[in-house]
Parts: sequence; C-alpha cells; structure tokens
Amino acid sequence: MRVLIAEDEEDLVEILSEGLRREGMAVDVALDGAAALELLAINAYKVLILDRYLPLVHGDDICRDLVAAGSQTRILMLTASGSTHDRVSGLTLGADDYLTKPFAFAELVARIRALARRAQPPIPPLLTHADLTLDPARRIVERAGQRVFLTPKEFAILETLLSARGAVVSNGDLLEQAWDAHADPFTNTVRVTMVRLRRKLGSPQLIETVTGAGYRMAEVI
Amino acid sequence: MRVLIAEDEEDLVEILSEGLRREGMAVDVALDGAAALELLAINAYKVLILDRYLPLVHGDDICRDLVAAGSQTRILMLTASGSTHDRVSGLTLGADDYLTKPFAFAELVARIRALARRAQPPIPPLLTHADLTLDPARRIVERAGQRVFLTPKEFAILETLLSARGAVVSNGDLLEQAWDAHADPFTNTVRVTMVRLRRKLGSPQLIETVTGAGYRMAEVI
DNA sequence: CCTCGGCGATCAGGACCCGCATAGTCCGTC
DNA sequence: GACGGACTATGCGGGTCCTGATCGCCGAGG
Repeated sequence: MRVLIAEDEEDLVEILSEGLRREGMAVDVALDGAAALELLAINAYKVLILDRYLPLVHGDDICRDLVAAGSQTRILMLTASGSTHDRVSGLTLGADDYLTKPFAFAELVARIRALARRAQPPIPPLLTHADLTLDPARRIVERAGQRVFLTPKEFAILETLLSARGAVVSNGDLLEQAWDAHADPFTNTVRVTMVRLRRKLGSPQLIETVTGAGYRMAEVI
Repeated sequence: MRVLIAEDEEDLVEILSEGLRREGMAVDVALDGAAALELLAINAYKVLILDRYLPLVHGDDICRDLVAAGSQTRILMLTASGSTHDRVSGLTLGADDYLTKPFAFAELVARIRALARRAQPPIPPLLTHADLTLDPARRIVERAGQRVFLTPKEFAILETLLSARGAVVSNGDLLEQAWDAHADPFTNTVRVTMVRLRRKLGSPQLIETVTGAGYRMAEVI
C-alpha cells in the first residue's frame, strides 16, 4: 500500500515514515505543500497523511484540489489543535478522516488501514452485446458463457467496438484507440488482428464490415 | 477496569498500584517480564503499564508478542529515556502510548483512561480469495488454514492483488503500490518477487498472468 | 471483360513478454 | 566482522504476439 506523508516537522516525519515502512507500506515524503502536489500528480497513493499547516501550499488547499480533481486518494488530516471548528472545516474540505496531535502510532495505522479499505474502485461496468460479455477490469471475454482468450490487441479492438455500442469505428480510430497515436497509419495490422478476433469469437459476422467506413458490432439477429 | 503493571522498581510499583487502586482500578503486578507474560496469558487486561527495561523478558518483546497475538490489551510503555530513537521503536513495536519517567501520576491516570476509552478497533477486515486469507493488520497469510510466511514485498504484492478483487493489476501498478518513489520503473523485481510468491503459495496458477496487461487473482479453481 | 480499390486470409520473421536461475548488494543481527 | 535474509540486476530460454509482405476474392465502374 502506497502512502504519502505531507508534513514539515522532520522529527515527526522520521518517526512516521520509519514506522509505516515497518508496517509494510510504501512511504513517500513531502516536506512542503508544493512537493506534495508534485508527488500527488505523479503517483497513485492510496492514502495521504496531510498536515494541515504546511509551508508553501496550505493543507486545506491540497485537500480541496484533490477532491475537485476526483482523486481516489483518501485523505487523513493531521492537526495540532482539536477544536471543533478545525474538525468541522477539515472534514467539509473533503478530508476522509482526522487525527489530532499527539496521537498513538497504532491509532494512525488503524485509521490508514480503514481508509485504504474504503478506497475500493467502483464496480467496473460490463460491456455486453448479444451473448457476448467483456469485463474491462478483469480482461475477461465470454461468448455464450464460454470463456474466450484474447491477446492484448484483440481485446483492445473488441473493447473499442463494444464501447462504440454499434456505431461504425473506422480503421484509423481503431488504430488510435488500440495502438497509440504514433502508429503507422498505413499498417495492415488492424486487418490481421480482426481476422484472428473474428475466428476466436466463433461467428465472423458478429463484427460487421462497413465497406469504406470501418467496422461495427452487427445488429442482433 | 483491570490493569497490569509490569515494572521492576519496587518503590515505583508500590506507589503506582496503591494510587491506581485508589482510582478504582483492579491492579495486578509483575516484577519481571516472565511473570508479566504469565499473567497476560491468564487474564484479560484492559491496559498494560509496561516498563521497557524489564528483567528476564524485555518489554519490547512482550510488546511484540501481544501485538502479534492480536491481543485486545492496550499498552502504555514507560521508559527512562525520551530519545527519538526510543520513541520510534517503542511505537513501531505496537505500543499504544508512551510515557517517559519521571511523570506526574495524574498524567498516568489520564492516559490509562484514554486508552481504555478508545474504541476497540473493528474486527480487522480480512482479504480473502478462495482458500486464501490475508490479514493486513497482522500481516498474516493463510492458505487452506496453513500459515504462509511472506516477505514484505511478497506480502505487499499479494495485498494489492487481493484488494483489486480479481481485476487485472499491471506490473507498473504493482510497482507503484508496493514500492516507493525510488523504484526504478524498468526493474524486473516485480517479476522475480512474483516467482517466489507463487512458489510459497503452493499453486502457481492461483495468480494468473494476463499477457501484456498484468496479473490477477485467478477465478475460483 | 478488365481494372482497381477495399478487404480477407496466410505466413514467417522478429520483437516482445514472461518465468526462472544466478549472483551481487544491502542491511540488520549476532 | 561474519552471517543470513531480503531485495535487485543480469541474462537466458521458451513461448506468444505483432506486423509487413503477399496473394486472392469481390464488387464497382468503365
């Protein structure tokens, strides 16, 4: 579990990072608000342990930014004062939990774990079409309840077609979605992959060719 | 409220036990580490007042044992020195609070009360998958009731995979969650760790490889 | 009938991915 | 300072997957 400690008291940082590492967590440290924002932009942390009074960028602002950006990172706010006012404003800014200094280390660990538990990703929607189902998160494709094993490119193409919900997707669009922007536009790799995909899916007419335009999932027959 | 004092300075023991009894607590006394362990095994104490430097069995070891056993007893560690190093190791061993001698008796009472009042931690949420269980708080993994001993990295990888609940986790995500900012993004250490993890878990197919995408916990076998 | 563009299909080479063994480094312990 | 455990770098072998080249089919248009 990856956590970020944003705190400017170096002694405390030392204690916390050392202790949390011993608890098996991957710990990064930011000694001021700007560094914290930078790290948060790069890495996906499960939990942010955030001192409220940070140099350069105030903890409240970091909190607000994260919430506004729809981050998955849970926020555990630390503060020196335990006044009701502080507690209220901290939580309304979007912090998920709150701890006043001084605190017992075991308590901190327990709360981090509790937050991490809450950070479950939302249930991934299944893409379906007729008797075909595709689970983007698990990367599983089934046809009529039967598992179909696809390679990464085959999977990517099918996923793109399914999320177009029957609309025509051009050769170029497929290249862009399943490959990347720098893909050679004159390659025939889409065609080749399409052959194998159709073969694995059983019925070739499940993916319809629209001459001159592209491909789409066929109407239910 | 039942408390145990584990302390070898008899004068101090006398003062404390007398005082705490007057506060309405049920006080037991152990003058060395071995006696403390014995009493802890027999009785369910709310709070243990634990001198760090005890004869026969060191306070640290008692602390570790209690935490490892998942005891409900809260630990209040006493020590003569207040150095940062002491503080760190004490807390990381699982002590819930910390008091350096000399201290005011009123302070001790307040802290004991605070520890007792603190809500019992919720039953630790187990991550499970088929016959595999992982306890994040106690860092214990079992396969079919059989204990499996994992290194920190192995544990972190398994924890990440289990909390993804069957979703595919990429090599990069694993690196991000189980390692910290110093991790070389081109390392193959995840792969190597995966080998050892699979070996320790017994059946290699329990963690499925999704070529080109990552790893995931296999469907129920 | 011929041509041509678009597409299906096949194949082989090579790139890439992954499992695994080995050896080295680092660090805490005795 | 020796030792052992944990982590990491390197390298190899085997397998899978991608992709460019190529050919053939088909329908449209002249």
